[in-house]
Amino acid sequence: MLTINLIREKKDFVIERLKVKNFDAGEIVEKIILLDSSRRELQTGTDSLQSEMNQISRKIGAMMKDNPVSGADEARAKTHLLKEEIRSLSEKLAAVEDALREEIISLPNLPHESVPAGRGADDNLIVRDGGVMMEIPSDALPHWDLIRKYDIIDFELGIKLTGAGFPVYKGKGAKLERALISYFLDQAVKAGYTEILPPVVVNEASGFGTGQLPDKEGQMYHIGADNLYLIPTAEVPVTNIYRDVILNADNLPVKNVAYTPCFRREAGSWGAHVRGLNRLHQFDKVEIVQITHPGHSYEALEEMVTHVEGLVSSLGLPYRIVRLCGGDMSFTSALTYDFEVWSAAQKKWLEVSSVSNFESFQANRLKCRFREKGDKHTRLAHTLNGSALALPRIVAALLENYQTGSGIVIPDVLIPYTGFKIIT
RNA sequence: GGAGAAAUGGCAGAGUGGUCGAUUGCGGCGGUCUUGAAAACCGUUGUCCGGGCGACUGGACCGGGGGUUCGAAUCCCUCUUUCUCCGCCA
Repeated sequence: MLTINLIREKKDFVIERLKVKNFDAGEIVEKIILLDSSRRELQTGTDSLQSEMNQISRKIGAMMKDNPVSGADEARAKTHLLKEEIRSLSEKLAAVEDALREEIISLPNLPHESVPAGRGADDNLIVRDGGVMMEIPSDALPHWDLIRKYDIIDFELGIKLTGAGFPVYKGKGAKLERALISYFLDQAVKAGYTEILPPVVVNEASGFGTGQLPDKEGQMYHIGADNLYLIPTAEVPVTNIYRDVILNADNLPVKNVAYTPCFRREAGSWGAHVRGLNRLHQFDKVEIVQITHPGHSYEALEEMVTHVEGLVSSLGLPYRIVRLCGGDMSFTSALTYDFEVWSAAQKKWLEVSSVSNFESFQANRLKCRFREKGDKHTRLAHTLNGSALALPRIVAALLENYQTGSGIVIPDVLIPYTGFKIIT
């Protein structure tokens, strides 16, 4: 969430920037300004009443000590009215605080100045591309046919066990999946990330910290009996490690990487365009997360983009990097780069990574702060994350792009992990 | 799952109704001493929200929430977590 200071001091700027996300903040911001000043007024009021009350209590205490049968009763009588006033005023204060908070959390993050305006995917900006479009046979198959032909992923079995969107990986398919996970993790560790293996079920506070709750409640699977959520991404547990944490500036940046399965309900988003591995309810993903000094978060973002680019390019997949326009960005992000790989048989670009800087938006919800050495005050850190990478669409692209008459060829970098060079 | 005990500042650990935001030790930071370091000694050391240009000042926080009381770290209720014993178990 945005900080109240920013809204208070630069409200026109806030409103202006949010237009890039096609969000009309005018009314909400005005409401926030009013609630905020009323909040402060109420606080000053309750504080001074409370102060008065504390003084009387202390006086009674002193009287009791000096002379237990003194006129303490008289002083005590005075407190009743005061107590009522405090009660009613602090009830008002609490109500205003709740209302204020509700308004503030409804505001999305401000987009970075480099974010292009726009409504949707068509307005995204292609930053650069790489890799070579490879020649594939004229009778090339889409991946959903390939997985059946080589019997490496079984959707029907998944439907039997769970339901649509929960595929079963088998044989060389399972091994390829595991190879990709290991490869991605190893590359991240080489780049200085610490490997984390977090819980895949989180509580409400964690869901709120990274911004999934309350707005995107429907995206996550909810375990009602225990009020817990299956994670839609490792971002949630890994970033929440730093909830309510004050870091030492010397320890920044924090760089973590985690593999987890990810669970998404994807309610209402099914259709012909999401066949096969294109969209699933459960999928594997390796995620990189950084917590940085506010002055260095955009350097970190570039570093993460470079890391992801290295992965995609080492797999020999044609790719392009896209800077999302305001309308296509997430609620929490200030700047997002998407990575797309070319799916040769489907003849379309598939999103395989999304790398974002959230600046202090998540950190403010998380209360993730840091302190400069010798500095008395804490400041909000910046948080970033990116997929490195999401597996299913990578697998889809690998299968389609590397299909040959004799089988599916495994890219060189993966062979040490798969132990085989071709899927036949 | 059953029975019992506990939850205090970065850590350890006092505090059972009245200047307790909290004794003390360790750790951290600053200083004295030293060529440097260690030791010793001295000082300092939580977070959040207000008010004030500022010196400074008011309020809240002792696992979370609620209650009793003029006054709660201390008493009561409730939730959560941890530990011990029993049961179950990959």
